[in-house]
Amino acid sequence: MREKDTNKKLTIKDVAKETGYSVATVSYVLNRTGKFYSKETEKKILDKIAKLGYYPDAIAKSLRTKRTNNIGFLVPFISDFFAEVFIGVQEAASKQNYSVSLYSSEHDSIQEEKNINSILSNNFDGTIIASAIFDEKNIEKLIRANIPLVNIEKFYIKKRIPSIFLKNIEISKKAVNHLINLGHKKIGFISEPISIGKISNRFEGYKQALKENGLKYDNSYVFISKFLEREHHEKSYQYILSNIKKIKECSALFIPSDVLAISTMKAVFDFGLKVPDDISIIGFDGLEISKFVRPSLSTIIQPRYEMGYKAMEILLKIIDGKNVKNVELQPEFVIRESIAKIN
Amino acid sequence: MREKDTNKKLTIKDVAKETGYSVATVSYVLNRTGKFYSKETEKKILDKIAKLGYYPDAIAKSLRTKRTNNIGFLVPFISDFFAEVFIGVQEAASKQNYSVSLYSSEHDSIQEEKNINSILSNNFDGTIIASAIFDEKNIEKLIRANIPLVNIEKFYIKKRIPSIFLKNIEISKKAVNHLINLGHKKIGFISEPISIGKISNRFEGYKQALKENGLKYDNSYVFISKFLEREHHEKSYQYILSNIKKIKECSALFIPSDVLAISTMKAVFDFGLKVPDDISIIGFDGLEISKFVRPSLSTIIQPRYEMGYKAMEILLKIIDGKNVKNVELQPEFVIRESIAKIN
DNA sequence: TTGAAAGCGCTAACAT
DNA sequence: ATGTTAGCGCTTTCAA
Repeated sequence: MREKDTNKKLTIKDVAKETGYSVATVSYVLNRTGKFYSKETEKKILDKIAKLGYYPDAIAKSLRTKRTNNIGFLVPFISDFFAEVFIGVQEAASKQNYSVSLYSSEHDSIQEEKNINSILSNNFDGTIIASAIFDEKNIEKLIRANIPLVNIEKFYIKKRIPSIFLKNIEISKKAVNHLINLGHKKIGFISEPISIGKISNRFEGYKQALKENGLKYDNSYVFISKFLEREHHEKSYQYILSNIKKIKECSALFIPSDVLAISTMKAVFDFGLKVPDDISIIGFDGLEISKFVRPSLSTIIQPRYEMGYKAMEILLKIIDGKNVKNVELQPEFVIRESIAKIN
Repeated sequence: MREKDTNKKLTIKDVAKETGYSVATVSYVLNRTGKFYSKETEKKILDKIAKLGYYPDAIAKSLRTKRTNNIGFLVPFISDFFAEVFIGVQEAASKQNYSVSLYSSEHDSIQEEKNINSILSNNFDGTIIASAIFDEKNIEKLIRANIPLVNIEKFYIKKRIPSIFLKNIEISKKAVNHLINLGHKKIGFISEPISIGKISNRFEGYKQALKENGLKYDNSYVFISKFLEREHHEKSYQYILSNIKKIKECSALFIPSDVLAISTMKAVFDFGLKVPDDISIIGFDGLEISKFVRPSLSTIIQPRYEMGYKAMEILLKIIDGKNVKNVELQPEFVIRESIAKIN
């Protein structure tokens, strides 16, 4: 055994030569087929592999098998939210010996296209798409390539892609109802443009709650802006401050994003209002931080880990050629310090 | 032109057949060598490729060229902090047509090993390691495989891996000096165990500041615990509360992590202390959120994006066989509402 | 139980 | 300017 031979990568051929067996046999034991070799052979080969520090070349293997055991996870940007979804994806994947590569488009269509091309070229066995803003063309590409796909919280009406949904309407209604029960009548809605992602359903829940309680929908309490688009604290803060005169007419705010809700709390406070005494606020997402701001933020907890885990499970089924159904997950409304009875 | 032929993936052979050229010529124009073909040929082939929707198989290409144009980015867990580092990495990579795959070990040594094996097997052209807690064995594996490596804020004394450093000692000293100048004498230090990552230098800066100002180092003001390990709000919060009696003897706290500092602010507040009136707090990292908690958190801003960007630049140089030096980046101390003169 | 060899899709050396 | 072909490291069929 030489100590130094570091420069050249070992191949299955080297292992064959060293053990005296053929590459075929080495391949068999490598893949633990359990067939075509004796216990003794197995041990000899495995020992040698360990001694040599050989590991198979996944690239060559993929070229041959047409499977990469790699899946892509596509997000519009990286955030605490997607981070936890990713963890769920990764753990489910890991159990079945898949790796997952994270691709973030950073809200940039060029980056997005690069990512899609990379996924395609690298023959991922499947891809999970998390509420990304897609150029429809990119989705088309993926579909045309016939690569197994799962969506998280994204709705393609025309194409049938299996999806993870949340009961957005229902839970939003519940939250707004709670506000109404506390006596609030002027309830604002603040959000990024509703065309993006799943916001439209949350908006729908908001409107339904008003309606069912006989409150009239007032457009001047709805604040929707492109400035609020990317979970960006500073921009959101500025937007809130510059619209504060209208916003402060509301006694409560339903804001379908924790990041945005936290920025709003700060802006409102800096303007001189107290939460919840002067204005109640409900967020959405259930990020860790929502519990540790002051006052702690009432919010709707999305089962982020589970969303990722389930998505991966479904994807694996599709890869195995099984039938799958959409999965609907239940979010949870938690009441904390940021809301109070109207005074 | 048939419309439906979606089921089978096209190869360079198909393009050759369709255009009447050889696979070699197609390959040449595909790789834009600029040589071995006429403008006319180029156009014909490119047009056909677009029409067919052909894209090359990166796997096959890699097997041949021994380059994947893929790099791995290894983190101990996903957080806001690493997210922004990742963005820097990705943007630098993207410019040179590299993709980056994110691997998170989630503080789990089995997951970590899986990740390393995946990186090795997939022949990444290089890997960036962000202050991960590594089983030394895993690092060894990477080094033995001779894969280009760059560290971010991690120190391997024995192995020479090019690194991105921050002036941790200096900036920590500056922050603590500021506290001392405000009249604070009992300054606490709260942190995860210092063996992890770069914390030891921050601790060093803390101690130096005390020493240089003639304050004696008091072990009972130092709170180091495994409970504070994973940027975990809830656990940190609980730890702070259960040590509050000792902690509240301090008039100021230097906490080398924003997440931990924010949890501390909340715990301290819930106990009935006011920040900064009763106790001043300085964090570390400069996360977006630090500006939007109440009171806004004084902190040390790490140039996260730049750290990632630079790391990737260095990695690219190594891949190209160039010489590289370590890069030292300058963090910034920002004073916000969470600190005040002692009263 | 083992081995020989074809072939996955591509690049690049070599021939024309 | 274009074409032929070996071979990257592996799996798997077929033969022994």
